[in-house]
Amino acid sequence: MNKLLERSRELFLRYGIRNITMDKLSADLGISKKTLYQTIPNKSFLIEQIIKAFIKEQQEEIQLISSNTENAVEEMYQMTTMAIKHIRMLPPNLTYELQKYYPECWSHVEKHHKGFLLEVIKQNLKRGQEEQIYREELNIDLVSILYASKIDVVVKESGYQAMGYSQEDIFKEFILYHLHGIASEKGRTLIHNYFNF
Amino acid sequence: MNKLLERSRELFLRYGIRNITMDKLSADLGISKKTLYQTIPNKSFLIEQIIKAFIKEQQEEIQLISSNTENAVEEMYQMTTMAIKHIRMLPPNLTYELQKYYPECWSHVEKHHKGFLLEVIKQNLKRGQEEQIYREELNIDLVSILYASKIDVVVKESGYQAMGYSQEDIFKEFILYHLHGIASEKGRTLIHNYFNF
DNA sequence: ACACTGGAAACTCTACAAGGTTTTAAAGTT
DNA sequence: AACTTTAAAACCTTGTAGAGTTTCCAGTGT
Repeated sequence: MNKLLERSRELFLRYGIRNITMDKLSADLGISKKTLYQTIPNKSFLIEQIIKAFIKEQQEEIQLISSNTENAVEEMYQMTTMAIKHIRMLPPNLTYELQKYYPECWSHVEKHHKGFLLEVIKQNLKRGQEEQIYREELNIDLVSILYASKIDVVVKESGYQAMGYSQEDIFKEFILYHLHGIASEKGRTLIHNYFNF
Repeated sequence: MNKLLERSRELFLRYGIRNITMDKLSADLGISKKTLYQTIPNKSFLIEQIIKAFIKEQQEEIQLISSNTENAVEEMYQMTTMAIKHIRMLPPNLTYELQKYYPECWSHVEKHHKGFLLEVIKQNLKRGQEEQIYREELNIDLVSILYASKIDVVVKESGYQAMGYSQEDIFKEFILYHLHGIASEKGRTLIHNYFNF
């Protein structure tokens, strides 16, 4: 079962969900389709499990970053690095297929982005204010909502033209823009320390 | 028509061939399907054109490299760099889809690899021998065939497990292995100059 | 000899996309 | 204003691929 999740994730990532049929998957795993369907009820379920595991991993990683960083800007930097890593992992054809053929799963991912990540950003804003590296006047709730509303432009690519910029470029630009928007004088110098891409 | 080729290539690369339906394509281009089908007879034809253009670009790039390098090892190095760039461009889901749904096109690509690239390798071997940086005893025809037979292991990934190595890793390893296999003493030092990945 | 397990392969059924066709609507043209 | 052209948008048909199921069979244990 664990092996199944791991391997199928790998294959889906590499070749896309549609391209990996249940026949292929079972063949690859060296088991029959029958046995495969004794382990899981259907394909969607499998996808769901993979997504859930994926999200969980991200959450754990985020928790780890929160507790192991010196200040809010570094936290944000680490988060960005992590996020880029994750974006790299999810090729656009996959996100497309998820949206189209497994919308329930996709909404799960979106909920994750909107919910958990929103919370993370809020925490980061609070932390930054306490450390006096973010502007003290800023309204945490408002800014975090603005942030969250923009993040899925980055993820979704809003249509699919992006004028030749990679998702990664967009994300970097976005995060720097965000940080400059919220940093105090003291914070700005920190930004340059961490983000010299 | 040119616009069509460019844009569809882009979309196919990003989302996979199967995911971009003719409806979507025409919608994206802002034309009707009818008009689209006045420009091209069918989808396969479109794919073919894209592949042909793609191969042509590669050929031109190769010609350029041949004439603008100082010695055979540098030529090989440049070629490798180029090849990696091209490999990066073709995600595995695409090559998979080509093999499965457009085998004629794929065989075209294979012919390119086996034919034109074989020729290029031969030239490179000859050049290297003349420059005395490849071992003079080696049998050009034989080695080039061996090379060609291995290259599609790299491209095809022979099944699709590869023990966690990326296509790129495999390719680098392969090319270094190849070069060490054919270099003379003098050549070996050159290899280290160029390939310090 | 008989049950149990899981593999291979055949089978069903549905959904989706390719490739056309028809309808609508807007632009030029006389 | 009536007429023609053109293309977009909606609709239709057909083939096919793949999810999920079932059948049959071989190996293993009792």
